[in-house]
Amino acid sequence: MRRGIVQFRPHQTIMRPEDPPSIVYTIYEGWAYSGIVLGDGRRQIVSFMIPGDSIGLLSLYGKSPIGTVRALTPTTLCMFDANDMKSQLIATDQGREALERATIACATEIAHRLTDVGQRRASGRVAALLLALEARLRKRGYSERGAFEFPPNQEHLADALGLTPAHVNRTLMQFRKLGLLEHSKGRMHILDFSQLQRIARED
Amino acid sequence: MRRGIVQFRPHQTIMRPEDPPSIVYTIYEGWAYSGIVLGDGRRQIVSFMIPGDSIGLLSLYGKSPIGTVRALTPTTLCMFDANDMKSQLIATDQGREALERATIACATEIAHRLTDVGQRRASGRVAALLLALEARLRKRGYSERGAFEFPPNQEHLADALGLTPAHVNRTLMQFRKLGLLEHSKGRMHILDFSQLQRIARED
DNA sequence: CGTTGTTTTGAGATATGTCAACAGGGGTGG
DNA sequence: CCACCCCTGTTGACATATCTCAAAACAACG
Repeated sequence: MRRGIVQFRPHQTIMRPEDPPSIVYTIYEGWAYSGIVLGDGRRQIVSFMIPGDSIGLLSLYGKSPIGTVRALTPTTLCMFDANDMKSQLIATDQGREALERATIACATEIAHRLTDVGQRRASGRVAALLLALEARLRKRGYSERGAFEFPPNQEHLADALGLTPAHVNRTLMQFRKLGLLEHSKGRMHILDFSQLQRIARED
Repeated sequence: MRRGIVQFRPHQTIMRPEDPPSIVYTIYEGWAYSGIVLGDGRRQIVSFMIPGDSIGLLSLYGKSPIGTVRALTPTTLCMFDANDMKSQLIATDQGREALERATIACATEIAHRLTDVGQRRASGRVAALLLALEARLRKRGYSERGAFEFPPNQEHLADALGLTPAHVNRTLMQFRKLGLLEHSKGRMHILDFSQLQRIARED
């Protein structure tokens, strides 16, 4: 079933909306992100993908991806043939459920991002995104007591949150001054979870 | 398989996140909407649902709905047992595909809403939402040359778009003055598609 | 005709955007 | 090892889209 291992460098495009839905990847190492690009260059980052996530889940449903998927860091992927993988998965109850779970988790996450962007002010959006990412990373063992690799730069965050890079910066700066987190050189360390949770809830 | 016909009045709750995933509805008549409610009363409307849409698709995957689903108008629903319906659907290729298509269409729509709210200014958001709804309504035969029943009030639109009702009003007002649409008493009439499309694209 | 909910409008406040300059770090080539 | 460059982060002054709050007009409805 596995078709091989592929590597991508930062910024490289892994999958496009116009690609045929013939391939699925699984992230072995590195981060990627999926974004919808508008005609004039604006883009909405719809999701960040971390090791263990699938890229091109929609291929399993015969659909091309919604957005463009690009590598955020040097990335190692396992490559599968969509048809092969699908028949493998739907052969067993476990497989079907795993696929369904992944699809739904993805949709749920997007709905929550929509809620963040639609209803929260800048500080709440940043806090909510960081907490959501930390939770996902922790489940997979990539976060140690709130400290983890965090490759997105402030422009990525801005595009994910519907903010401006400058404003993301001010917001992170403020969090740092309040002692809520440390952040430099691609590492994030969340110091005060409960305070960030409060901000995510109230702002 | 069908368990019965149910009716709901405006504002009534059809399904809650804490409900067990045992039921699926299909809208026979009327509109509903699904929204995520925050602790302090803010809410994000995630999707509007029109006749032909399913409510509680996630029940088929053993999951409770992401948000609260409420009736927007007097609504008539067909009610199904989730397990029965699932076994019916996955029995045939057609059924499986229909289910997958519905699930994916829903997720795709949410991703586009996220893009609207994250990247567009008020006029672009309103235009994009109206056009998306008109397209869905037209496919099902509920829009005649851009004219259709439109039950959401400006507060619903505001909650869907991450805007304030006052601002939705000003935006609609402006569209009307420009002759792009007519809108009163629960009816919408889109007069200038290409201009609205331009606004959706550029704003 | 009151009542209730929605739309419309205004004046003023503010969160966020814009733009531009500067700083720092890390790589690269000389 | 230095000089340079590029990318990202940081900061400031200023602009503005959108919000807030509140009042009034309007419409639907019993």
